[in-house]
Amino acid sequence: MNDLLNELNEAQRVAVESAKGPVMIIAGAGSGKTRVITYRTAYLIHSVGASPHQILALTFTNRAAAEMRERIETLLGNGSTDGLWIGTFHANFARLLRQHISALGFTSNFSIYDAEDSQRVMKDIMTELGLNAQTLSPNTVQSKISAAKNKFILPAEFEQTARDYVDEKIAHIYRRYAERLRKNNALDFDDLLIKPIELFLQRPDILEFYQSRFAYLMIDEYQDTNRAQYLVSKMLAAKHRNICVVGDDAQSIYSWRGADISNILGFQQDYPDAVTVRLEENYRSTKVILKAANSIIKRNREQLEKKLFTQNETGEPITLMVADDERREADKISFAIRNLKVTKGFSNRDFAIFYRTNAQSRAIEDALRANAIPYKIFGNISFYKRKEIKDVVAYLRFALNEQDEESLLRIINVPTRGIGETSLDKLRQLAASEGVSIYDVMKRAAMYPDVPVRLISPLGEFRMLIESMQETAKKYSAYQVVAELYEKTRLLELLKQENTSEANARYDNLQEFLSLAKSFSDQNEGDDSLKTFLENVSLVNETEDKDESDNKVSLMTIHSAKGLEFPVVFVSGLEEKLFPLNPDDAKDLEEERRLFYVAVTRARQKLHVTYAKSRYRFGNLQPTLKSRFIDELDGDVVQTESGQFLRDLRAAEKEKKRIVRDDYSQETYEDFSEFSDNWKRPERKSASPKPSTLPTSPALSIGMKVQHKIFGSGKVIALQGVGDDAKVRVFFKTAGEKTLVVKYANLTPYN
DNA sequence: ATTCCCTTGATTTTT
DNA sequence: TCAAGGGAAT
Repeated sequence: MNDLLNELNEAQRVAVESAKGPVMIIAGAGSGKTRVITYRTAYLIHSVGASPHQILALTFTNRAAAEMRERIETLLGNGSTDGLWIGTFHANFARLLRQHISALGFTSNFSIYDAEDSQRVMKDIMTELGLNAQTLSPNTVQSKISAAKNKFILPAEFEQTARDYVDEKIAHIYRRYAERLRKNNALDFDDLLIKPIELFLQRPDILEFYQSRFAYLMIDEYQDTNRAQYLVSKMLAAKHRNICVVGDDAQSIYSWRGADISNILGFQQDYPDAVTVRLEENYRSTKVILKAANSIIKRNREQLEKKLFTQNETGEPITLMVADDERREADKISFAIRNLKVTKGFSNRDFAIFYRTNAQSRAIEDALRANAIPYKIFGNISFYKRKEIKDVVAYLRFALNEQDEESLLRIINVPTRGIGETSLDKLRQLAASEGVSIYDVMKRAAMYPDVPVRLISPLGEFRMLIESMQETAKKYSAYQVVAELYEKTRLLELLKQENTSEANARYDNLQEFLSLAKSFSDQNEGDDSLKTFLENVSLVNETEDKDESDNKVSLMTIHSAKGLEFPVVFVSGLEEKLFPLNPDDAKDLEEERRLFYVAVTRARQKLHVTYAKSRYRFGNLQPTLKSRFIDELDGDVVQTESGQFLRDLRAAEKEKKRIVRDDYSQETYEDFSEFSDNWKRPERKSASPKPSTLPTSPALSIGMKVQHKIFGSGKVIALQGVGDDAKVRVFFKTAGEKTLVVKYANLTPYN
């Protein structure tokens, strides 16, 4: 162990050796955070004498958990992590709930609903309540309910605090939603975090058990925890107070998902005796890249003090690339990659291209393909979100959990069995009037005279299929169950018959799922049960194997880049309203800035920042504005393609402005003026080429009363943007606040 | 009951 | 631009 400690720097060593009491490790980008966590765990086991099963390590991603487990095993030997609870909040608490959830009126075979499943339930409830999806969008409902759950606000409290019409409706939906999930014996993603809290509140004995057991608590990415996660970790740590949180407030990028940065900012208040360790030496990047990173993050107000430094070499300047449009931008990136491969000997796997929104990947993909550069996309539309896969999963879920009506409804007519909307309504009504579940009615279909005769046989077959799968699940592996399902439903044959490209893709996906089940069953001989398999499917939907062996360029959103590093990085789309996506909101802006910080600090040796002067948006080519983030970069370390430093260009621009004053006729394409000028200029620019778009929208002003086709009457509370892009925020009496695109909203002013 | 076409409407990030 | 949902046709 002493040898291990010698591999650490001073701060890292302090972090590792602070085994007892509350500890906060502020780990700057590239400062060896993972190394510290793994060494600390090894230290706990090896030197402090903790048993692995006394340690609970919570991570944000499965990837991080897997990496840590692997590295601990490397340090301490195979099998050393047996009994160690290391994984995401969701995975660990799902495991805990499987043990104890009967205390909350669920059974241990509960289903886990993803966001899509839960939105289906909400939509269904809205229909039941006669709520128009037009006035109240299911998206809003879902995000509000989820936000409430993340803050551990239960339906009762939500109802009490509901102020306006919309919130009252949502409160109503929330209550029903909770009831429905209970009836279905299902938990959604947020429940995995808040049910443990409810459990602990109701059953102090169970809390006490885990408090005693988990003598050591470690939480990674603490800046991205939400209130529920905060509460549950506080509860668990209350007894031993050996809580170690690791994070970097500068890399907090999930506030939109309920992450609460004050968790990390307030750790000292929660634990006044906490030891704080700052890891500020960066081992990843060049001095140039760190200088750029520091110049970005210093613009943010709310942050813990820290300053990254490195002993690495100075490195290449950052290259700023400007293109006419997104296709040219993608071309330039491709060209740069080809060039670097030839001149500097990089290979494909050394490159990563980041973008703010998934939609941007398209142009880049096209260009890479055209240039014969192999690539892979991370965090793509998840395999498990595909319809055919969700159908199969619904079968498996239902076989395990007959209460799961959501899944039942999904598969009842897959493949088609002639049980359509009308038949289903019949069954539903019957179930309601008899006070039993739909599946109960289906099971005893023949006994109900109201069930149409032609349904009897398909219902019987369905039932036999489910029962047979249940039998198989009891005795054999998950793979066997999936295989049986395929065989009996003839899903694959049916798709093969269709023989369209779409059907073939589905066919492949189903095959892929089968092999997944196979490899799961082969690899988990100890527990290859359907139940465990399904849990994996629900919580570990990372199909992205970061397989080092395939030598490809990586494409991903910046969010999914967190925790990774690449020798050469391209950050694309540095344009106002794209990155930062919503520059008007100060709070969002700080988070976008942190996102940019994350992007920049992924690079080891060479960074490129790119933007396009125009980009297709909403179907038409629109001029763009260079992102303010470019102006915020330290001019000493950024070069244009022609090799000029930004610092010099900015000075020249300033000088020119002083002489020419208001004459913008000589304006060059490359605009390196300071942000304040840059920001004001668009209206001048866009006013002359496209005046026609403005008159089409009625002149709106704040305070004006307007009429909307669907939402009725409302009052304008804010305006933003110009031309086709102009948006208006309106408060409607019945629908609450809405942001509408003026061009499409068709608002009629009235008095 | 299913399929296909057309309209509509919405544009972020995802454990 | 493009995806999804609704409605009409078969």
